[in-house]
Amino acid sequence: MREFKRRSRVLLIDDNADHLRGVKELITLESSYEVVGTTTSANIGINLAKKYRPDIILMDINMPEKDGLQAIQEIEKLDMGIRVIALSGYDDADLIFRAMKIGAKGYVLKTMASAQLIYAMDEVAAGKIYLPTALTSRFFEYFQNSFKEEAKSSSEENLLTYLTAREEEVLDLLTQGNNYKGIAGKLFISETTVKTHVNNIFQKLQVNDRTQAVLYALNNGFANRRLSKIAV
Amino acid sequence: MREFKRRSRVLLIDDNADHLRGVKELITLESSYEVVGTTTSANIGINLAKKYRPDIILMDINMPEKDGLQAIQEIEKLDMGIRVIALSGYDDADLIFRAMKIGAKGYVLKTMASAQLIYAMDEVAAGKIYLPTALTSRFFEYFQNSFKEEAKSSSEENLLTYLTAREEEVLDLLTQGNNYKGIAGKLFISETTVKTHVNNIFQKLQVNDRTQAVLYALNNGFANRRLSKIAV
DNA sequence: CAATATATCAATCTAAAGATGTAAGACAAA
DNA sequence: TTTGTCTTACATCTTTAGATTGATATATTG
Repeated sequence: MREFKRRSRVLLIDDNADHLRGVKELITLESSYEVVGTTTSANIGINLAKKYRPDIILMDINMPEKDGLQAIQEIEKLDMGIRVIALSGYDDADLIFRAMKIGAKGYVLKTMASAQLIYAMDEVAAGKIYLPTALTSRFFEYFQNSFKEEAKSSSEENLLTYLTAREEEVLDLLTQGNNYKGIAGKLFISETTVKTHVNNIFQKLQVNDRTQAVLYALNNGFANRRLSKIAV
Repeated sequence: MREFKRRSRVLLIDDNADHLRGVKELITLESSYEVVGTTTSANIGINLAKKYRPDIILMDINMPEKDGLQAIQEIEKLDMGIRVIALSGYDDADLIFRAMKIGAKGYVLKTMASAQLIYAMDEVAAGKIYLPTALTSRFFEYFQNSFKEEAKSSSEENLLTYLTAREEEVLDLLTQGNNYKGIAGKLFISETTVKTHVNNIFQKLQVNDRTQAVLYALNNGFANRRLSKIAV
């Protein structure tokens, strides 16, 4: 398979010159990859990416000077279809999560066997997203944890359930920034009726004003635009 | 390894009786697992889970009557440490995402080889979270997509950047549901000063009232409580 | 049928929010 | 030094929001 395809062009970014050399030699041995550039600086790497338009970038994300994650983000913003694989010394769940969140197509530990890196590159070159099994497990633990709080707060007595259908409509319009007049116009009812509904909503949600009502709605899984708490 | 451990107790929930039988036979052949119950009903399954406290539940999530995802959620809420593996006929990214989000420890396609299911059970029984590689790739595509919009909207001109430090403080307190008096008290400044800040914030964010300001802040990555757009 | 919940509307009043203009002191940059 | 920005503050005025009470019509349900 791989033999028939054009060789994938690879750019290496790693502040550790020794490791950089090692990876370069490793990849050069592979017939399906071609190293088009190497650099120990994230900033230079971004410029090389613009210049050479590689298919894949192997990016060390544990660089003391510039943050590798930030570099990935900048490369993703270029929107040039460059696929970045994060290289890291740590199997830290938070790091893995953040790397995948900003668009890394893979995450490989430096301590992993070189065959693992080549496999990841093969998968990513084929358009897939690849994470080693062990890291996937880590990722999901972190991922599920970030939803646990939310699950709890939504399993607590959710005051939103006490709202009538009409009140939900009104609240929905409130969460879009409408005032009384706007809501009345959209629901084809009088402004005073809207006031009645809004006051009933305040009572049921135990809040004092519309801002608090909107915040309650958004933080407790109100249907329209459900937002999940995932810190960056 | 596995031989020395106590057999893991498994509960099977699948509305398809034939498939249920097949999986049961398959698992019964494995020395490390013991089927403690089977049912074609999600509701009965939840009750069996409470009663028998299995280590693992294999849950079909493509049931017409009751939603398997909802059943998983209810089991997770029990917080009994029961590990649920989702069984599905579809490798739909949204389904996979939702299953993992609500706490499934694995997701296996019914069309996959039985060895794959056993492997998933081994991993999950060992405390890990397991997704077949192909499904992991699917999951991440969906996952990264859900953050793309956010990345764009935050790379677009973000009006929040025009706020001064003090204005950010005021906006922060606004996003917590404070009124003028509350903000003035917390910042040790007069209420009229708060009004000035708030009015300036409105001008800069191009909104008409505090609710719209709060919504703008929350939807554009305001630091305090960053919310990400991931629909359930 | 009677009781209850919901949706509609109005009047009235107070409090809060918002718009606008002005201005003084602090501080940093040109 | 001057210029500009930021923070503070006040006065004034208009509008909106919110609380309260009461009333009617319509389903729904026991």
